[in-house]
Amino acid sequence: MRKLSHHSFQMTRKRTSIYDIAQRLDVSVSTVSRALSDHPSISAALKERIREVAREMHYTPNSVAVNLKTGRRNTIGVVVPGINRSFFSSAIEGIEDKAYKQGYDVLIYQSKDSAEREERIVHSLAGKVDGVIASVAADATDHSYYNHLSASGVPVVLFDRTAKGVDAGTVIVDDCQGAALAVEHLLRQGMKRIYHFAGPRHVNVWGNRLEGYLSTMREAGLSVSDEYIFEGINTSEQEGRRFAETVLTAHASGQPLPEAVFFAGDFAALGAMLEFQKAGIRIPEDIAVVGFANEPFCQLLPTPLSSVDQFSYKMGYMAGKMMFDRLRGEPQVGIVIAPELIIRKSSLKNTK
Amino acid sequence: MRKLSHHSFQMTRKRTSIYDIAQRLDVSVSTVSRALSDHPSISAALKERIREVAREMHYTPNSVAVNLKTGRRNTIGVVVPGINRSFFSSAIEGIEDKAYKQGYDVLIYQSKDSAEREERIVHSLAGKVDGVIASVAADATDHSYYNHLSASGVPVVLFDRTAKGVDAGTVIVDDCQGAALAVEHLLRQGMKRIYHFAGPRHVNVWGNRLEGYLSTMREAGLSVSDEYIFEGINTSEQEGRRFAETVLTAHASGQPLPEAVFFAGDFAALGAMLEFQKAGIRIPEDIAVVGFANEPFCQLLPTPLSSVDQFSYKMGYMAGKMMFDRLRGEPQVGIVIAPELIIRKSSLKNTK
DNA sequence: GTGAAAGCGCTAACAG
DNA sequence: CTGTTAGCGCTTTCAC
Repeated sequence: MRKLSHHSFQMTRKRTSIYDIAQRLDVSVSTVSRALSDHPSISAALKERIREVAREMHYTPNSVAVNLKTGRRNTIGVVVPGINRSFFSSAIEGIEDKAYKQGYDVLIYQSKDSAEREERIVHSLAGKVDGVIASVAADATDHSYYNHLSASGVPVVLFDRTAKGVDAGTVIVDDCQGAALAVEHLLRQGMKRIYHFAGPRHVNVWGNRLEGYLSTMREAGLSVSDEYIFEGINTSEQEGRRFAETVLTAHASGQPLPEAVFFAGDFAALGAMLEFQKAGIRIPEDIAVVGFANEPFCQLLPTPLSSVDQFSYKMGYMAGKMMFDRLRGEPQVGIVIAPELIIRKSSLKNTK
Repeated sequence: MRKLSHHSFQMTRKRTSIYDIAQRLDVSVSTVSRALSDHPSISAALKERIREVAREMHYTPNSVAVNLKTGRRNTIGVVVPGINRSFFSSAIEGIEDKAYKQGYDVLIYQSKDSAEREERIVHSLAGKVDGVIASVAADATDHSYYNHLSASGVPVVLFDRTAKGVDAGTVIVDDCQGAALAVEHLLRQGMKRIYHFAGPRHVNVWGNRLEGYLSTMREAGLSVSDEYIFEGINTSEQEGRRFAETVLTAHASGQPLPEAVFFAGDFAALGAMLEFQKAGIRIPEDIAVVGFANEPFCQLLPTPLSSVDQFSYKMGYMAGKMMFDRLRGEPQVGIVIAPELIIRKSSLKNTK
């Protein structure tokens, strides 16, 4: 019934090609091709005529054929753990903005933080993109499959989460300095018992934040005992809650509470704050808190969360820029963006 | 300097093709092609041998050639106003999940709410995707350029923001019912003077929410005077603030405050709440507030914001599903998802 | 200025 | 079971 009425749409007539146009105007395909790409050797009149007919026949170039012929894909692939995280979606926005300006398309993939899935994706990408921009999956240390790409001439740019032993350009924020900014800010207020919620340290970003935390504490002449550091399996809200529980349990058996906690991620900070507050602990009066990433929600919380801004959009945009540099054969090696500490109520102990 | 040391990488050796493999093993290309695609007519031993050599030579299929040959692109295009908005990034996540399962790639574009840019994108998409999933730009009413696609056999699925006169499947939430849920909830608490912050009514989602608001008020026997309705140019935080200012100004000149406001978007609700609170107005005691979309931040606010959940991930996933149905020639016409009102403190007037 | 023809890498008849 | 071959739609020498 319905099917019949839709018949005309089902019956996909073949798309018009330059052959159809050539035939209609009784010229050769090369002439059409040249006219359409504004080649100088075609008379203005003919060009106009051809363009007109092309429009009339609803011609759209078959870019796949163009790609096959020219070897260029005009496409870059983007691989991130997940699209639906403010940090990544904002970086992707930057990448797409840059790519659009250059007339490139953007293919998107989610690794879901699984190296296995990431490898499959990367492998499949080899044939269809000119370059790949990625932030690696957190569940593994070996990401050498990215080298298949660079080895076969597909440039790779890694942003934020990079990987050792991969031939790629990198765009990162100075995580170590970001951590230092956060810890110094806490130290400046006279706090000494500063804990750190870390992510898996084999991932550069979390390893470096830990590093920055440790060296800043060391420089301040403070010793960091084991219980100061908690390594979450990730930096989710849930892990933040688990951290808070650990701290509360220790406190119940006599250990003093931290004066402050520097979290390697905002979501972990959020989870912990909620858990602490549930236990009657006040932020920042009892425990000051600083997060990392400056997610949009930070400023909306009942106790606005201090955080280290990573300039995610800029990172994406720069990664795109670096990609096009590489495509042009000008390999920029690495860009490091300076982080910025945004101070809010959660870390200001001596203010009412 | 550096350039020289990178020389070996620059000098992209040609990728290996099935010809190379065929030559090496002294068989024909078709045999290789068949072996690689697991055709039944090749002996298991040969298949194994061919696969081995393929791996050894780092062969990756040139999908562009496959595409050109088969006419399938195995790619769907996605056009949204902006990636970096929780609603859209979450929907895209759903689309990508579905596409990945089907072995399809996803191309992403941002219209930035500009119909002009959207048209350019849609036009360029014709040659490179099997189907297009989109949420249309808000700045125009005519989106007929999408018909170029469906007319040339590229199915279109519109989600959330649809367009009249476009031959496409649609996945939407019942906005009218969502509005009704919100308003009924307010009415049930005895409020009568309920305002509505609307988006541009020419866009289906905002038009329908307005519709739902009006009919629910009407059914309750309440009249809606002009000042009850405010039509923002969009539903941003900034427009929300502008709304609040308008209300406050009117109040200063003697008009009573609304008892409640139903916002067609969470960001607008947020902006207004902040502005109201700045003016010393309490939420929900003085004015109850309900938003729309149930953005993640709603539950994190100092006064958690009641909102109508749109199930963005599910919308994306369903849109993907509908796309593959259409690609299979089974045109689902439309899916309507039932919204759900999430009640939080911002709309509970009679609770302390 | 314009046309003929050779592929880009792969698939799928059509022959053996 | 395996090989030969004709394109998919386009760009681009090389001729005229």
